[in-house]
Amino acid sequence: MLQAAIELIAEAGPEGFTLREVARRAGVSHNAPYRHFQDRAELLAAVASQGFQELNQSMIAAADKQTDALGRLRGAGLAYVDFALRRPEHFTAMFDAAMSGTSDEGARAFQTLVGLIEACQKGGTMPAGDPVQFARVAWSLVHGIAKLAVAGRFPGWTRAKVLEFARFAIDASFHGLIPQSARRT
Amino acid sequence: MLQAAIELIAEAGPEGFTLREVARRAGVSHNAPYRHFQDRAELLAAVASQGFQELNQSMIAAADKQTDALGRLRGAGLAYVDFALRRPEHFTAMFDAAMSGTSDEGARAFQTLVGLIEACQKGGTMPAGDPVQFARVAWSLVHGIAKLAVAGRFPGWTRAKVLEFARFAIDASFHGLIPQSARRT
DNA sequence: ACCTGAACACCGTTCAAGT
DNA sequence: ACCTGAACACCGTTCAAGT
Repeated sequence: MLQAAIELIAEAGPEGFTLREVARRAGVSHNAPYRHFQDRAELLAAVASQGFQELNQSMIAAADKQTDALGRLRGAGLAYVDFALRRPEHFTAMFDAAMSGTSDEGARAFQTLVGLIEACQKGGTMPAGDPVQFARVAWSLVHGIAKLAVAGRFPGWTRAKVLEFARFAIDASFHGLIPQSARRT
Repeated sequence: MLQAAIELIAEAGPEGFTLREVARRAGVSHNAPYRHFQDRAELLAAVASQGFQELNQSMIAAADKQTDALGRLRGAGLAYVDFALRRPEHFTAMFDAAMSGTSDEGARAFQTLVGLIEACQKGGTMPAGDPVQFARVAWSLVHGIAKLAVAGRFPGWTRAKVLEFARFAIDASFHGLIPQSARRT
């Protein structure tokens, strides 16, 4: 049932995601889903939770391909954007309001980010301060890139071009947009 | 008709946005909207276009309250986030895939951002390089913050707290996350 | 030209029966 | 316990009539 739901969301997106169609694919009556989930929202939440797991694994795998702390953080960020490009409908469902559930799989993915930030701080490549706050900044940046790309706001861009831009943006946030010559300190 | 649609989206969101309900509010038959718009998507596009106009005006007004180029850019960024918090459903509709229309009001809002970046470059508070690329970075950051906030990913945060975080994130992108001591150059 | 009501093929959700 | 078919109140969209 959950498997059928995951396949459907990949094809139809959250908009075309329909309880009756899920049931049809699972080969059961239009009504059977209610045995496993309370309503449409709960099934979508289960799909989203599975998506967060996959996102988290992708980020960890990408980070593990790098050696230095900063490279690991950048790798995870790129994996975040790449996930959104690979599974745009899934990604959309994961952040479709309504499911601000706290104890979810999304929090785990965020913790991965926090851990990567802390490693940078330990290595001295990121300043002291609340790692959670820094993680939110990093999250916001890659989330914005991912959302804009999925929404078609980078018209005509290939996957490679979006990822190239993401790398540029991440590095810009590392080094700052203001040039040295114009800094007060 | 468009007015009724704008009011409805504010109450129901893109999800609950219904052609029949719009018609009901406008006091016409469920079918009348088809006289003015080809289908549901076209009416939503009109709502989105109006939203981009308002967003653009808010950004310009916020920038004009500041004197220095960097402050103007930051002001516009904060206005972007604030708009999303004030009109979350409207904001969602504006970026609900499908409408990647090129010649739209959204491009104008983006041009406002590009202009603010160019002013920073002229003042020497931002390095030379394609201003469009820098504008995309700035856009991605505030868009990510706005989307995460609207999706309920900052649970329990007040409007003021989100804006405070947005200011922190914008300034971090100005100065860079990597501390001076760890820079190679 | 514009609006109307009926109709069609869909939804999510509920519920009384069936095994 | 689980599944089924019928039913209800909604959709978006189309279309033949009405003024």
